Amino acid sequence: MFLTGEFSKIARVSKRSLQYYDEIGLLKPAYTDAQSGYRYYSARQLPRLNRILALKELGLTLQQIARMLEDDISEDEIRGMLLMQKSQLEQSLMQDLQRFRRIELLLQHPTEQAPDVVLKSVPAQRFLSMRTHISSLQTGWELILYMVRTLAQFAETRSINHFIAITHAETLTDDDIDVEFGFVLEENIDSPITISEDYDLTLNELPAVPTMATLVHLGGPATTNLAYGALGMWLEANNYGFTGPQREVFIEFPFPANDEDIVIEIQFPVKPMHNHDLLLSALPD
Amino acid sequence: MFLTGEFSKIARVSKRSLQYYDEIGLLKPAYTDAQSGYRYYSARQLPRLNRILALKELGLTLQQIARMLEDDISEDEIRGMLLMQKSQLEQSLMQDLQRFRRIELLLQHPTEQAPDVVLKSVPAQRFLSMRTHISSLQTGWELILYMVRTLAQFAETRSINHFIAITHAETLTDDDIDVEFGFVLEENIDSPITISEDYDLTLNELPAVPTMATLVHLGGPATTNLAYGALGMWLEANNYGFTGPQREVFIEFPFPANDEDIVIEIQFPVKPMHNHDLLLSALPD
DNA sequence: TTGCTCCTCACGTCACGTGAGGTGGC
DNA sequence: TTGCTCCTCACGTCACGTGAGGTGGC
Repeated sequence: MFLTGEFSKIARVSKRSLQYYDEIGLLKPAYTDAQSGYRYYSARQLPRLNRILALKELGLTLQQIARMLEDDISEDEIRGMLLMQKSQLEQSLMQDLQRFRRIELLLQHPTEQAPDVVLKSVPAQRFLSMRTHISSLQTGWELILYMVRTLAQFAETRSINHFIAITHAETLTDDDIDVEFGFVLEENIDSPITISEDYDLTLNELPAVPTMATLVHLGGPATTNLAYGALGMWLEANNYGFTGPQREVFIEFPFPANDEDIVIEIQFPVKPMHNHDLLLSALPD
Repeated sequence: MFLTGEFSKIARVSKRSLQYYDEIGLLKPAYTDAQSGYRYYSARQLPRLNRILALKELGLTLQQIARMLEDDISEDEIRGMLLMQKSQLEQSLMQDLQRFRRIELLLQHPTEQAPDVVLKSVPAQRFLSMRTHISSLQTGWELILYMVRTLAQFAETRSINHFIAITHAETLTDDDIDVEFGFVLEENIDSPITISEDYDLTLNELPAVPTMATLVHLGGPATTNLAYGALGMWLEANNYGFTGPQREVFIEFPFPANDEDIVIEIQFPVKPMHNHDLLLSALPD
């Protein structure tokens, strides 16, 4: 029989760990002196302790390990837990690999130049909008100004969130752009709504996007192309591909439009282009 | 200006996170109402928030991020932090990959058959021992019994730890085995010590082993070969190679020797045989 | 005025590390 | 008897999630 200190030296585990395993019932000493509280471990407990350590090395939590060491566990349940852990490790590997590559990329470029692209998931939203074709970005911009101005009073009486511009054209040509403008709503509304003789707004749903690459841009339309370029390079370098129409969310858009005060979030629905399954099979050794 | 709730929706961060970033000074609201405590964020704070999120995605801690966003930081310091994180990610990748493979191995074999091999680092120890050649394992066993018995009374007067047997022979042949037997001491001792007419014990140092593969075995010499086999298979499957002589640590060794009560820890100094540098360069994409 | 949002505690998470303060065995 | 070891609290870790309980603005 060994006291905590001796046993910890033999097994090369900290005393605190042994105490903790006792506390959570994972490994009780063979005998505990009721009066002094001294723990006495037997050499025969080493196999159990080593199994605990071996399982811990696989990244399992102590709770999971405790379950795996119970008597009434089936081989199937054990396999299930191992399979779960395996897929979690795979997740973690992919994430770390992404991070690793992003850091490599950052190291190649001055930090100030790197755009702060953030991936988010975006839920479906109620979207009160109109869709049309325009012949130039300039036309589009004027249409945006017109709509926002016209809808200003409407916005005051309804709960309106942000103004969003969507570019549907897959290939951007300068003289025919398929665009959609509108507002995100929280409440339900009878649609369509006529805002002028020329334009009707209809209510539809902006689809949810599981992976949206976003980049905030400070400034008006004159400089947004810079942000687009940076985002595009980021996506290419990190091996993401487009999966849907891009969005521009006007977060701050004062009247009269002062370019310096405009804050836009550029959004691209994306998906990773690398082949995950390929990775683990391609590893050396 | 946006309240916490609105800002959290725009940036798709939880309110609690914004509160926490405020609390630790990472991102203070543009304005905080002194009386109500209400936080007001400006759209112009989105770039900073997104930089925080982008850096968080790299696995940096909020403390590190806070440092990176300070004004007086140099490009070199930033590079240093990124390089550190890069190497940590590499560590983490290697570890997860090991775990992943070990689980794959476990899944191929019934759980009960898998030996609980544990890797530890072992420090250098004072070793009072004798070294000799023996002609069979049986001879070695008898010598061990003799030594342990002879040193029993010695052990009572000195602080003696465990009895350890080391096999130096690189190729085990049945008729010429180079072995070393002795005790680990904690105190210093004048060496050599004569324990009988035939044997002198000398004090030397058991070298430290950074990576020791260990396996606990219950039972006497008749069954240790099973443990050796299991350990060998584990090492091969996990791609470890031997780097030094094997040890047997007698953790429990009663008199008279009752095989069932013997507890031995088998130790192999090992090192990983896979090429780490190769891994990251061999990845697809 | 009624809701909705905001706020500030404060506990819980996970597996211990690290003292503080006190007792027990050789 | 003096040290050394043991013990039990109990806080700290990291980045929030999750209520509880209470106030403020439209």
